[in-house]
Amino acid sequence: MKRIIAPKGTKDIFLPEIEKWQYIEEKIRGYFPRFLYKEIRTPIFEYSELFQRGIGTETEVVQKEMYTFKDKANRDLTLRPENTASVVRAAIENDLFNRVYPLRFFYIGPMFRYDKPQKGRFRQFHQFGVEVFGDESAQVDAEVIYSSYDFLKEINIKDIQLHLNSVGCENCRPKFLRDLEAEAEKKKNDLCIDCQRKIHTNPLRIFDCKNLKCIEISNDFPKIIDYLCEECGSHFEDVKSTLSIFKVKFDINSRLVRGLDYYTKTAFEISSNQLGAQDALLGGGRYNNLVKELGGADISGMGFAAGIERIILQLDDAKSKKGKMIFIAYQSLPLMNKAIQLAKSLWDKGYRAYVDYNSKNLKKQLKKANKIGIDYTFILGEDEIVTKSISIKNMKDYEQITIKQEELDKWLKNNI
RNA sequence: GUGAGUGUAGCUCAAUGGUAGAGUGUCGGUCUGUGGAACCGAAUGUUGGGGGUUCAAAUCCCCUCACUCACCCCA
Repeated sequence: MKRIIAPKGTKDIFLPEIEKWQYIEEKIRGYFPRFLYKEIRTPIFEYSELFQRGIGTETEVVQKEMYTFKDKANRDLTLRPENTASVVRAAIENDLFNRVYPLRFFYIGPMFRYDKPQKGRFRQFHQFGVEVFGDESAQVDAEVIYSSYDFLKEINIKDIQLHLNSVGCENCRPKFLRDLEAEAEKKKNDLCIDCQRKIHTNPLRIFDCKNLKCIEISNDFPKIIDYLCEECGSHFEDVKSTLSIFKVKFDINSRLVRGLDYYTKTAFEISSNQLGAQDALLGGGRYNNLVKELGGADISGMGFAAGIERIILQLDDAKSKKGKMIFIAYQSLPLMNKAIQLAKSLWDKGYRAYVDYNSKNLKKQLKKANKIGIDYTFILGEDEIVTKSISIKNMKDYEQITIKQEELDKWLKNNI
């Protein structure tokens, strides 16, 4: 019979790695509420139109990478490729803009993109991120950037760089785009085929190209920084100066362009040089028109999304601070029932205990306990039953003591 | 979507075109009230799948599938 395996680009997460997942999820839930973010959970699929309108029909994500399907009532649905559009939709639909203050949300969950898998890239992957609505200040941009940067340091991620840029707004970007397009058109024949195509569809993304020739040519192209209108320019200056208050180091990268269409003004990315080709740990920026675009009021947005798989690639082994484990061993089969009773009483009190029902002798059980990594083994033998006691063996240092059964609670309290 | 590399035991990997192996893990024993060692023994494979060349294919050729990395794109 043919073996069924997990679909391409998906994976099962279990033993040692799952501890890192639990660790990072705990940290996220512990960290972001500091800034008064509240968790939000949105559906894993949405109407396809949400992403088409939200992310932009010209984007690579929408054109090539979405898991789109029809349900039985012929609804056009898509597995979410990112979470910002959903959060905005949820906020509009539930009128959260008038009900929740401050308008700050964080999320954790799976996203789906039909990409070819490679290091740090999966078809089902996980992101966490934050969204702030209705705050147009440059200071909040800096705070969001700071929190993302500081969070990575909090969980001990090393060798990270913060790249910063401004992509302008509807007032200054068009002029820039026109000049850029004109300039690119002049050099058209020297650009790669992909970039030639982008000239008229999305010229900003020429800056994304990794082709050395294209990089060289586009270095002489107009830079958005030089085109920023007064408002965008001073906003950008304020972001930078506030970042210095937060003592965050950054570099200005005029080539930085976010892949989704909704970004305005501030754009940023944190990358790591310990990763492979997919080196962006997180990215985000300001999106002042998305809420309106999706049918809401004229409310601004600012946020970021981080790739959990990529962070985990860089995470040191999480030290699990779980409770200690107890193995209950019986000397001979007739005593197994006593072991079960003892185990039940431990479980009832919330301790982690294990009985092996399949071992005939004590030796086997100790061997198994050792393999599991047990901390203490309780031994029940004829002697212990007669004297109403329990022998407790410390599996780490070989020490063994015998205590009276009525002393057990006290021992547990002191040692587990 | 494009390209390159790799598929052999649960895991890590050997095997000039000539009997499919080792280490490790698993199970049992030496050892019936005491685990990390040692020694002895056992089980496990359609060599990813299909086709072809050959007296003979894990090995060469073709197709296909999967995984990995890179391009692309992005978190």
